[in-house]
Amino acid sequence: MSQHVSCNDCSLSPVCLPLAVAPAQMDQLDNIIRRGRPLKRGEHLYRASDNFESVFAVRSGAIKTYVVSPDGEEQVTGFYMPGEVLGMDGISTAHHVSNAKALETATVCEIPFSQLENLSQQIPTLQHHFFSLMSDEIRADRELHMLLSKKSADDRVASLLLSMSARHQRRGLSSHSFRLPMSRYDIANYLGLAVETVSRIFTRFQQKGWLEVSGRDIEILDRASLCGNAPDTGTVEIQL
Amino acid sequence: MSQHVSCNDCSLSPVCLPLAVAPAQMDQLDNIIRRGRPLKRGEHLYRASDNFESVFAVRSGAIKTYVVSPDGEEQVTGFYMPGEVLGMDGISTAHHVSNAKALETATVCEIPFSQLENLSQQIPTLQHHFFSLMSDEIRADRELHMLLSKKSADDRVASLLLSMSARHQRRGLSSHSFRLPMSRYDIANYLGLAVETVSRIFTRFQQKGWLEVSGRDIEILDRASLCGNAPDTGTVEIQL
DNA sequence: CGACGCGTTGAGGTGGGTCAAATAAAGTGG
DNA sequence: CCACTTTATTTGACCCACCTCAACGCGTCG
Repeated sequence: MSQHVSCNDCSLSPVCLPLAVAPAQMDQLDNIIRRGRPLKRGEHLYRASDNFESVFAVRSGAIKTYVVSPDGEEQVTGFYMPGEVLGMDGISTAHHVSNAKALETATVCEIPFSQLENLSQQIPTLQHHFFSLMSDEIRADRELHMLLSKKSADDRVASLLLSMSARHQRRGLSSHSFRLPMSRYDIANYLGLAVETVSRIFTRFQQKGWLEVSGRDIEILDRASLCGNAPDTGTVEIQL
Repeated sequence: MSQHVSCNDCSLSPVCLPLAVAPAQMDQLDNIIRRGRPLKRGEHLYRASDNFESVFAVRSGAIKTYVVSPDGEEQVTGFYMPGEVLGMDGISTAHHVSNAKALETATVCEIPFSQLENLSQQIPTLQHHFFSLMSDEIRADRELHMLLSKKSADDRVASLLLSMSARHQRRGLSSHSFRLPMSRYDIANYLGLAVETVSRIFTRFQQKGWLEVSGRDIEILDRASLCGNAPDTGTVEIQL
């Protein structure tokens, strides 16, 4: 079993880290990356208070991140799909500040951060790409800020669906038909809504003929109407 | 008029960029930093769609950042106080994605980003510090996410006050008595509330004896009760 | 089969929004 | 420094989007 797939052979390389590295230097990046065993659904990739040592790129499956407040309530802070990088919020604290849990069977590439920093000293484009990745995350959070503070429940759900659609498309998959990796509970929690509200909105969107919903399987029938709900035109890029 | 204050002489250096740079290399950092003329209240430091060339450290005064959605509504995304760095959300796009506007007369240090990247290649601690800064921003956004998605209006306002208090303290100023640089409108917008709600909460907190409020002047009388409202215990660090 | 997790649906309550209007504060031109 | 406009802030009355509570259907797994 070739758990050691090189970045060169990985179908995600155009949307993942390697896009910042010239072929000649690919081996250097490849050498510091660790490919671990697959995570089973529900397994943790890391937990808050674990030492921060690495960031992770999702290879397959899906991961959710969440924080738990002192009074024990959970806040889902993001969903990470193949080609996306997570764990960057722990850099400044030496320990992770959130938890990361597999939503379904998932494989990840582990990138030891101190080695990545070293490599970034040698490969300026890699340094720049990492700054960009973090910048993207900040920008996505700004979008989310507006979504949570100004938009209706309908807008929030529409926006999430369009985001998932865009991220599928980025990987070369269908943008109109896909399966959500997360539960209604996670969606609601992430968007600051009650589960019941999310469920009702799904049925309403379906009644309006905008979606075909069957459990977690989604088919987008009328993207324009969904966009009308979501603030962002066309290229919704909420990276969450 | 010595608009060119060196980082060495700046009272903010322990909380700003220089903390990551050894004295021997301070000059290199100092040389790439540009000190501009002061901004007047209401003036823009940059606007969305301006080319992204620099990040900025606030030297005095206060700056707010905001985005404007396609349908014209404004979302305040952050408040930046002396010693804090803003503009990092533009790195990946080559243009700024938000607007930055002075809330009161303010001076900033401009740090051309490409030169900062070059310097980071030579000074590993500087590279690390910048990663940390961005990581902090992401972490703060996570906190804000929970605030907006799970917490009551009271909690949100309390949390903002405690955050402002903590940031004053970090600069060696009073943590219990300070002046808010932003309007009620900005607070409400940032926290996803109506102005009226914010105003009512201020009066209510005052009635309970938790605060002394006079316009934008705040005195914190009962921190414990405020913390009880805000989820975060003690060291509230919401960096926003 | 029974139990548990997940999703949906209905009925009813409320935190915080909206609208309206008064008051205070800040700017502006003379 | 004053009258005058504009912009903040506060307060009150009313209402609605979304939450809560409760019940039910449906897989699936021991």
